[in-house]
Amino acid sequence: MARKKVNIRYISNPAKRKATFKKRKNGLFKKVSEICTLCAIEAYAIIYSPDEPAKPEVWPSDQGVRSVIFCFREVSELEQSKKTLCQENLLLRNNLSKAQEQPKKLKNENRKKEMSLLMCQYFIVGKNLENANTIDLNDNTFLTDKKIGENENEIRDAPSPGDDTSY
Amino acid sequence: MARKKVNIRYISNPAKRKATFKKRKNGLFKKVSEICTLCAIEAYAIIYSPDEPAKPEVWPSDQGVRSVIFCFREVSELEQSKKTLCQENLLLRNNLSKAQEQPKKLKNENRKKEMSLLMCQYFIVGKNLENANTIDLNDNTFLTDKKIGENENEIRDAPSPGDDTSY
DNA sequence: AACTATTTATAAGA
DNA sequence: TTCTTATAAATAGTT
Repeated sequence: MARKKVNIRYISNPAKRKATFKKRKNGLFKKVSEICTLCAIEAYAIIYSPDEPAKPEVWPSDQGVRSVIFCFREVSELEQSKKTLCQENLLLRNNLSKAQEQPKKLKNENRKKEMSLLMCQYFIVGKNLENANTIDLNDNTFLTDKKIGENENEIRDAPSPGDDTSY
Repeated sequence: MARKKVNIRYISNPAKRKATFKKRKNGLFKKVSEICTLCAIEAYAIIYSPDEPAKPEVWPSDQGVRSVIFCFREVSELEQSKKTLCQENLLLRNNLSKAQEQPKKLKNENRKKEMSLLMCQYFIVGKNLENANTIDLNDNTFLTDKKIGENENEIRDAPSPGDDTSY
């Protein structure tokens, strides 16, 4: 903007371009600092030099502020990973609630079978034991495993008819 | 910078300050866009207006880039929420694998009880039915519910001894 | 918001 | 590269 009017378009001459970049970068940072002082506001400028595309030059330049300003990739990566995590989270919640539903059904099944088994055993003991001594009760208790003893608690805790603990 | 040289210090007159802010903000954004075009680089400017301290004005202003530039709080919030999500996901994974373990045990229990019940029933039918006609077989099937029919498949599918489907 | 006197930024040259 | 300087651009105060 001096000696000659320049059109605002890419400067193909590398030396010219570099010179212009340096001058205008300084001018820009000066303007940023001026508006900050004049108006008591916060303002930042980030410039990606053509030479160092990984390390943007920023204003203000102190270390504290440097970490404040993030380049596009960092932020968008962060956002992307957050999105992914959210979706994953949703999926995990779904799977968890499904997985938590299953045991309820299975426990209920278990309880029903337990009841049937108990009644079968009582029937065998009450009606059959006296007539046929060939039945090995120990074998029968082996079949039912120790689970019956354990599950009695579950059955009592379940909303079953009556609080009678003597059956 | 015209009509009178101004010292770069806070403008205490609110009207003057606001006017200067508006003019210089536009000038600054223009400069940013110019250096971008002239040197084919990326550059951003962020200005926190005194009126809207929560919403910084940025250049470039299109929506895509707007989200690119984050103030410190936004980035740290994003990072924080990412951390939280990671921990939450870890917890969900743990709970899920625990919840997925439970059904295996319950299914195994079911299978054992099923076997016991079947053997009990066969015993009753085989040894007892002919002597005592007082037993109501329908009652017994009521007790065992339809689950036996359903669970036969599970038992067959389980690694049980033999593929005999005729029991 | 528009004007314009003046300052400031800067393109080209040394 | 840095310095110089003619000129373009920005803008402070005014309308």
